[in-house]
Amino acid sequence: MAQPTGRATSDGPSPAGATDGRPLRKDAQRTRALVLDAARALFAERGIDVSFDEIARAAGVGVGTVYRRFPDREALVDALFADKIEKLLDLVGQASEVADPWESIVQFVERGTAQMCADRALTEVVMCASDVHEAFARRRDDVTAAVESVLRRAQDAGVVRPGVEATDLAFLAHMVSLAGAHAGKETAERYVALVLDALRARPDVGPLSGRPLSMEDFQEIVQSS
Amino acid sequence: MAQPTGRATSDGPSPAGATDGRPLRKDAQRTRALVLDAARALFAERGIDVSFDEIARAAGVGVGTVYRRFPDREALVDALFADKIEKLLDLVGQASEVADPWESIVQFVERGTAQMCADRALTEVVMCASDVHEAFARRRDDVTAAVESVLRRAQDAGVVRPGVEATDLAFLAHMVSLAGAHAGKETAERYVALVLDALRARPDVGPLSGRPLSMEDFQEIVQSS
Amino acid sequence: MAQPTGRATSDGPSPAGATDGRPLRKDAQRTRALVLDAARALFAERGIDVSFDEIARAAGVGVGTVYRRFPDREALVDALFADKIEKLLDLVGQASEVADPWESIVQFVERGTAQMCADRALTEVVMCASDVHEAFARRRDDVTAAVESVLRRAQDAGVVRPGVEATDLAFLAHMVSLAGAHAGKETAERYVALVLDALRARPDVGPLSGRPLSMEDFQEIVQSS
Amino acid sequence: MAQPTGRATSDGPSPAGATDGRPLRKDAQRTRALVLDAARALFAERGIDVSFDEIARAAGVGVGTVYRRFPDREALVDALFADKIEKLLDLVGQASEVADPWESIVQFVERGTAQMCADRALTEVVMCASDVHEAFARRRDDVTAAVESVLRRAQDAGVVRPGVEATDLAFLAHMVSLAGAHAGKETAERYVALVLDALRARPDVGPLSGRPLSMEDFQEIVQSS
DNA sequence: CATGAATGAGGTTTCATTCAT
DNA sequence: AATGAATGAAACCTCATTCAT
Repeated sequence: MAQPTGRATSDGPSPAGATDGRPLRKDAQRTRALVLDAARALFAERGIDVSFDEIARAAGVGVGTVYRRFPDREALVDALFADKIEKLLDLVGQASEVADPWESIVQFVERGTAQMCADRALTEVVMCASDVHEAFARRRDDVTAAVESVLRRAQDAGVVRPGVEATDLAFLAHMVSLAGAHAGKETAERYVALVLDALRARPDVGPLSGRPLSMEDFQEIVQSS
Repeated sequence: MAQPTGRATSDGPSPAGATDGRPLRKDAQRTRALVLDAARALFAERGIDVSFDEIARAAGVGVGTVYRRFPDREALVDALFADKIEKLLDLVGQASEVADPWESIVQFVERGTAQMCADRALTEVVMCASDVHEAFARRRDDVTAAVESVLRRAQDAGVVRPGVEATDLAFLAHMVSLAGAHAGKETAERYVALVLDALRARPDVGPLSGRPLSMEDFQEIVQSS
Repeated sequence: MAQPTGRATSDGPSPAGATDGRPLRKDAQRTRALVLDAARALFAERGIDVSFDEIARAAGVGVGTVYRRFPDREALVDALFADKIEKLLDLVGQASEVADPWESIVQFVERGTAQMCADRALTEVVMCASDVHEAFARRRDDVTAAVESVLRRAQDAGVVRPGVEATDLAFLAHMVSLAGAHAGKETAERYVALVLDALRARPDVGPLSGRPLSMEDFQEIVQSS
Repeated sequence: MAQPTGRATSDGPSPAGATDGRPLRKDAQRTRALVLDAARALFAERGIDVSFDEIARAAGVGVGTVYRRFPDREALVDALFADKIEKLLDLVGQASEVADPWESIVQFVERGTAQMCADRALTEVVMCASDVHEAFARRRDDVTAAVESVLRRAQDAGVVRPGVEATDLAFLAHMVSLAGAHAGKETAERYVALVLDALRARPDVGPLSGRPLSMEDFQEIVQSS
């Protein structure tokens, strides 16, 4: 990851979290970072239903300030998402640079789930951003595109079971993360192995049939956790 | 299932929902059914966090009435659960009577997920009843036992990938249900196929490794949806 | 006491608790007694704010039944009062039969407070009956009259501090009971002694001055506990 | 007393009711005063069991506001209590400065009861503050200490009946206040006279016997009104 | 801008009371 | 007569949200 953890916060795509063109004032940026960090910590610890008051308290600012930056919970989640999606992008980027097409899938699933397991809120947050900010939407589309390209490469190489789509990959990774977030790394690994086996092309199984998940359905599922 | 959906309510094990020996009065039974139906519908539609007020409104009764029958959310969920677990038991029972060991797994996964997909709350509810009522706990253990026996039989016959445990089956079924509940039957079928493939013994894959889910972890996962 | 404790209940003035002329049916009498006993016990144990539902449960009858007999809390308290006032009457009667006028005051205060200390609810209940039932009111007036006669006799004999009135006696007794109910018999005795000293005529103190309590004020005080 | 009743509110020890260092904002101070005044009035009129909703309504603010300032009833009572205990302290202080030991008792009883009679809630509140705030507890202990010293001085001078303890004084004053609160000043004076007579040492009466009230019992009694 | 005070709707729960069975 | 089911008002409390300071 390019972004060192420990910095106040990572301001991914739009460097200072501004909605319009101008970047935020320095102190405002700081405040924004404080709120994001507090929210991230609380979400990770207690799930997504933390009151704004509490976030404000944890961040050491007034509620009003939180509202000024994030008009509603969704906006806050979106902002957090900005973070996460950068990480994922990084990850997919790295995965796609792996020479071996199958290995590249393996890396994506392994690292993606590892990351999601580590932060319980991440599992709740990734892929859930509403499309309010085009910047975010674009980023998400980048991820999707990257996943799709990784997948296509693998399929062209004939190492992935035919019919597998990007949403399949995403959904299976999500489910593994769910298990891993509750039961720990070793269990995640159990299901990573299972999932990879299931995705791998085999001479004796035909293409995956049935209606694949739409991206929207997938987002719904993730949102409902 | 014997119980046609659409009837006012299904009175599974204790026909009139009475806690003590006596059955409820006729009118009380009707009210109870109204509440259960309303709760079922709302839970199915919006998850388990519906307010009692709203349930009462939907059922066309006063809040107090809901509280009279179901002192807390758990009691209500349990009551709904009574229904569901009977259905599941039925199902597992039928599955275990199938002669072919693999077919018996197939049936369990197919029918179990089909049922869960039909009702979004079912996915939230099955396996989550607190152990307050031993009756329920016993039933749940019955289901677990049945699943385990189906699984063991299949494993003895060598048709299931070695190392697979009951919680794996349960978790994968849950996962499929989640997808199916959001995206519909055909998507569920897609993942049923995938899951069955993943569970089936193959000459070229070794035993499933890594730490399996404990029953408790599984219940936690289901509870968090 | 004429009424042996342990009997279902004592039906003082109007032998069967009937509002109109006719006595209650046998079973109705039994029910009434059950309710009264339950109420008495619960009031004694937890104060006067017990729900009717709970009284009904303790009595082993339906709430409706309680309401049939006692339209509201006051009626119930009144009925209990019937009991108590009989006991008090007994007591004052016995006290007034004592030959020595001062001794007769002593007995009244000692026994009256002893009785009130024993039952925490009694302290809450005695003297609080609304005047709905003339029968009760009459009985209460009987007690008052008896107290007054005991007092007058003592005053005529010059053994009581001049100016002392019946409400003074009542109020001081109530006060002692309050202490005794919380701190036990021995503390009650401490204040009985103090009060008797304060009431006794002495050569060196003049008549009690200031406005005496009206009976109504006294009842208010007792009601507010 | 320095604090004229009738002012918006009296800010006893901590001038602006702030919990931490900083004083409350101006508008918040005003609101707090409104709530306190409303609470004081309602408590005085109807006892301590007034609903927060009603207090809010009377104060002309939202319920949430009341809760913001006073998280629970105790906090509210404590805040009122802060006021009262200061007044009492004042009073005891003044009483203890009186040269004549007996006169000093007289003053304490007379003024203490006078104050309590004026406000029905005061009778419920004084001495009942939980020990959550050491500040209050300390103040209460100050009062107790002062009473004890006044009493000891009187006893050393031989003007008080031997065996009388601080709790006796407190309890008797409380009872007088109860009477006075209901029946008015003149009746209070009647009982003040009686009580003082009872407490005064006399050649012809021995020491007060029996178990004295413990401070805890006394507090219980006061709490139960 | 930042603050945190104020608001009130909405959730939970209990109970007095009525009324169909 | 007895029952207990049903009701809804009312208390309690929390929070999302707005707005004066």
